[in-house]
Amino acid sequence: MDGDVIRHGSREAATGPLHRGTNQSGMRAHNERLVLSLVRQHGSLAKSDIARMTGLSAQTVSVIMRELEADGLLVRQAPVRGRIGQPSVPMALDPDGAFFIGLKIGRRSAELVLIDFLGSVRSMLHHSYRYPTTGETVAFVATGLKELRSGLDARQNGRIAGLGIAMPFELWNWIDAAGAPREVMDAWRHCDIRAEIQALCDFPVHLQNDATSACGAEMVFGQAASLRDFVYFYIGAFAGGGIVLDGRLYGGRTGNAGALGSMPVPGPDGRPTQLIDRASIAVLERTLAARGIEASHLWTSPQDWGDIGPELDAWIADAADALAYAIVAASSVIDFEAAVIDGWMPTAVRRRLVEAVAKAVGRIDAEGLKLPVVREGTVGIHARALGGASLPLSERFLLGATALTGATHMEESRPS
Amino acid sequence: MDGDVIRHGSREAATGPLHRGTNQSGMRAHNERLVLSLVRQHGSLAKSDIARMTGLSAQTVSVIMRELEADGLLVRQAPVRGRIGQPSVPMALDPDGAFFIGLKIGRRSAELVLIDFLGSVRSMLHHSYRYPTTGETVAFVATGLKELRSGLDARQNGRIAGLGIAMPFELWNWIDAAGAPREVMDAWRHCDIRAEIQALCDFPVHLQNDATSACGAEMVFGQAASLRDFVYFYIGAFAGGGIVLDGRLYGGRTGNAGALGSMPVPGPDGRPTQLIDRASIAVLERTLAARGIEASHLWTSPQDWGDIGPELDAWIADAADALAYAIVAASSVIDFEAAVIDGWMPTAVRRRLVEAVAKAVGRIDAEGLKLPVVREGTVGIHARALGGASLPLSERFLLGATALTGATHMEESRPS
DNA sequence: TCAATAATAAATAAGAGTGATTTATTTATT
DNA sequence: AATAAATAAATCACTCTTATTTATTATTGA
Repeated sequence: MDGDVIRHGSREAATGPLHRGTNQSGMRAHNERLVLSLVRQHGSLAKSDIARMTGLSAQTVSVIMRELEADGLLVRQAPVRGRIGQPSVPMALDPDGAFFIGLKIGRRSAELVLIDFLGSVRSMLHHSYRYPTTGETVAFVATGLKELRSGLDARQNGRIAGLGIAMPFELWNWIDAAGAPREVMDAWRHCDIRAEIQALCDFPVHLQNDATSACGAEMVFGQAASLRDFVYFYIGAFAGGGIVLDGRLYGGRTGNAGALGSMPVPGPDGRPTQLIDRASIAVLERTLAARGIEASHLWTSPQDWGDIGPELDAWIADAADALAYAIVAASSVIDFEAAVIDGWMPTAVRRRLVEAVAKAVGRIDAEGLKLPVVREGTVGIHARALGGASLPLSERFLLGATALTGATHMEESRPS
Repeated sequence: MDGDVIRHGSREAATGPLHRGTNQSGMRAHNERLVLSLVRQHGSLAKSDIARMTGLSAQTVSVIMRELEADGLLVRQAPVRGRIGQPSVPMALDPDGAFFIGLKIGRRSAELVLIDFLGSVRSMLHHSYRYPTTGETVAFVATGLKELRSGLDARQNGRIAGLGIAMPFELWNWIDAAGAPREVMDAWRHCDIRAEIQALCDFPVHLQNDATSACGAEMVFGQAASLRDFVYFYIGAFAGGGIVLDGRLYGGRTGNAGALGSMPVPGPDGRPTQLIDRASIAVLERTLAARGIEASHLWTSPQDWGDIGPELDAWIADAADALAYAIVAASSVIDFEAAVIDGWMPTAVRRRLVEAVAKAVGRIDAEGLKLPVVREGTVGIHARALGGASLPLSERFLLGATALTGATHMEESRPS
């Protein structure tokens, strides 16, 4: 039918906070998402592969995938010959199948990113400030959206599936630390930023914790896709985290799951402190500032910090100890398969940090636990913005999705 | 049709470790479990209530509930008059709808319990020992099963839906601490106790971590049913825990989620130790033994410890501090709604402990977190055995169930 | 070596079966 | 008369089963 338009909105009222019954359209929706999730995970799959993997009949898979192809979400690739029997026709995601926009609102800058159905970045915009304000942010999004959309043709524009905002939990509680006036802080507290941005868009707008979003990006676009569950740390100006359970991003009832920055860890004097006070880039900046070293390039040049010297070594050592402790504590709550660490830092620093964490984990008493492997993140500095964009992607097209994440978006009723 | 027999076995091969498609029978199964879960949670509900709550059509609910009634799982109660319109007929769980057996294997004793569909204990058997052995345990179950079943008539006997074993994770790693010979330890390591007991039963046998099981009992039978998620501590000879997420018991990929006894907490000298070293009854026993006080009644008389004196006060204070710390750490991983504490102790001690924990939580820096309320468990000392029995109940009749818990049971193919 | 045939696997059309929904009706109450 | 619960009958959507078509490789026999 009309493969040129993506319809927004939920299939049902979805009012119930708890338990919903299932019907046929729910069943079909589930199976469609399952197919898309598997194709995304494996790059491309033939209908017969999907049938084997899902336990669905070949005919059912045939019907579903033909429809997804007609909808412009899947494209058939060159038949694979060389095996007995009719050659199989692998099907892959159509990069132009859908587009998603991610917005990261951070302490020093905002980012707006447009990605395609494969997660490739089509364009990206930056906006720097000393501290974020609601008005400026909305204005940035308004002009930014126009610019992003101008790079898409009419068909592509019609296939934007949503926008996701990645923003720190209760931004207003730390904004003053950035030297912002009190009014600015209060403006954030009382502003429904999601609604403001929703007013600029004809597609659904979602909002989620920034570190949880980064975790979502790692799950959907990163190499962590093969992991069933992992705990994720994003080390930015502050430290935050995310949780993936059974292939689903778990945002938590209040949207504050994975608040790993607030994890109590032993402090320098033996008394407990919070992870954020030992493993955040703000700590490194403060150390450098105390030595009289100008450190603004930590924020402006995350790909290359240049030569920092012994302060960096000390920071890595201390942050790694704290992270290791947090990983063990988290593993006693959930038996994670892996701990993934990423952040606003050069990849070389990230690698050193992860190596140090892996060593430090081994020094902690973990009797009775099966410790997760410690891994580097694979998405990198833009994980939060990409994670924002991954929100509508997960919500619409992937299994499990963000039903439990506390993510919110505006409901529309389906046309017809 | 045949409402006198409970059929065991899964609807499909269920081989796939990851992603399965859904079909109509899966849809119906889901909706049936949903109905049973809601009725259990609310005591009794009319068909029209269920329709409103689930979003299913009245007709669908009518069909499903009539079938559940014919299957002997639901019973209709007295019509409710006094409101406009036809009186509604509430339906409740039939106590004789199904029976479940729970087996707890502990450090000093085993328990076997038979419960009905409502969770009421129909009979209970104890077996004490200095340390558990595989042979003695199987023999206890063999004779115990006969005894339990002899109290049921033929129809009831046919409606036993399963047996759940609640046993410490890797029992053999701490059995020697109980003074057991090495052979006994190795026997547990190499024995598939689930299979041994399965051989005695014509219904499925499940196995799960004992503290996770206790948590399941609290979720299914306790007053925590209204909570969407909580973290649970069971303070026995050792300390363990369980996790409930979105109404589901989360056992974890390896079955070791909620290993809260291994949570690192600050030790007396400031250096980290494990929760189990501060908040377990073994610690209290050791303290008493060091004072020359005979303390075996801690194990044998959990309803009443008599007068212990200042050692108990000190233990409560220290255990509460450690538990508070663990609760805050757990809350930075998952934004739990509540922390529930239960254990092998008199209710008066439990109350004092919980009060002390609630106070201690307030003394910990928890910026950036929304702390859970601290609550007493409502199931009590037999939570582990009851939790074992709750396993087949959840598995067969409740939503979400234990698909993620690492619980295992034998598959049978459905007849015809 | 080359054609003919067998075996295998992918894909799908047609029809059957299942379960939820819609619509209309009955019943019991205020 | 209005309202609400309950359900029968008809309809609709989706998956499953069965049978068929198609494309390929493997095997056989001259």
